[in-house]
Amino acid sequence: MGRSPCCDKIGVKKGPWTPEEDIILVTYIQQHGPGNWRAVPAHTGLRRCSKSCRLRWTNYLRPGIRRGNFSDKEEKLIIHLQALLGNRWAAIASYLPERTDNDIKNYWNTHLKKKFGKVGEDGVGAGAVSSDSHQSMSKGQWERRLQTDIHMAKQALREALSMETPAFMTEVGKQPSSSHSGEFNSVLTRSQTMSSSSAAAAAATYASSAENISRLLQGWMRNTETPAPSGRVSTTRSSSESTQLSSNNTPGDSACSGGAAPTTTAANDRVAPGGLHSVVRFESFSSAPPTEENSRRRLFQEETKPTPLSLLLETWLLDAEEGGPGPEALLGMSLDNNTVELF
DNA sequence: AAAGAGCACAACCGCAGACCA
DNA sequence: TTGGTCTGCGGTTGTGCTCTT
Repeated sequence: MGRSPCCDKIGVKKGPWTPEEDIILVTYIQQHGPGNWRAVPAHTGLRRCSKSCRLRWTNYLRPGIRRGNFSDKEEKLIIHLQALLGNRWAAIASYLPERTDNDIKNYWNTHLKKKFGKVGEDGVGAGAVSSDSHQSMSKGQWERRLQTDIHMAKQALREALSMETPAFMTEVGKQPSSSHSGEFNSVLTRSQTMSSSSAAAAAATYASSAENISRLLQGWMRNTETPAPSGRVSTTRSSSESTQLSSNNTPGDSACSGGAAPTTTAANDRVAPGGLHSVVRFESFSSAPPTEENSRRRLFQEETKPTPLSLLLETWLLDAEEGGPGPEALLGMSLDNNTVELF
């Protein structure tokens, strides 16, 4: 069937997002929740494609995102998951709750592909093979293939985790209810339910993300209050500014996991204007009126949708972290009961 | 100091599948 | 069942920044 373009190309702006656009988008999503992206440009007046809005939100503005500085554990996990799953970045991203698929993809392409790219190119990526070819196999064949895949998954993940369990895994593992519900939900859940140090860490992750937007907005507000002589706040924000905003949380963010903005230290001391403050209070999602229930549900649903296989693996991971039945239990699972519905 | 090369990453493009009337 | 719409995903591109010569 023919596809209509997601938006008419006329009058649609491209290129880097300006702080003004970010504010508009964040404000709209804060009020209506993500989803129904088609309506976003129409309702906000943004001259952006709906896809662009969604991408901007999911890859940059969404709370709980950590950017830059992949840790060794994350890198190792990515390498193994890529070998296992192929270039299924969304699936890989589901195991790195604070990372976006785009981020992981970029990291792979720029950092890891040279070192490990041959693995994927040789078609060793088991997941890619299994998912594409199972239809042509008999049930018995692809079940055996699945068994092999699961075995590979076990090995890969065990190897990846043999170094040290990533903090987020441990945290998630302590929160069974949040293990499948995506980062936003898990962040909210954690910030609401966790206690003591782990709660503080989780809250820091969440808060730092909100702070990113807050600082971004604050910086913009300040600049609009006192326009720079160069007229920097224009629809064609300089790329360097864009980069600065985009990378505020990148360098050395190991302590801020989501990134403080070293260049906006002064802004940190500012008290955001009331309305602006509310913009970045994403907790308000949880107290939104019932009419927004669907939007919020969609938000949580779309954040992370692990495949059934990933659910199995995740279950195994979490069980292993808690001293559970161990990886062998995964193989012991009934294919009929659990894995036939994988695809 | 300047120019070119390479790198990093945000954003765009197009396809595929889910959903709905 | 069919066709239109929306969303997710992976590949690719564009551009600014950093490094090297």
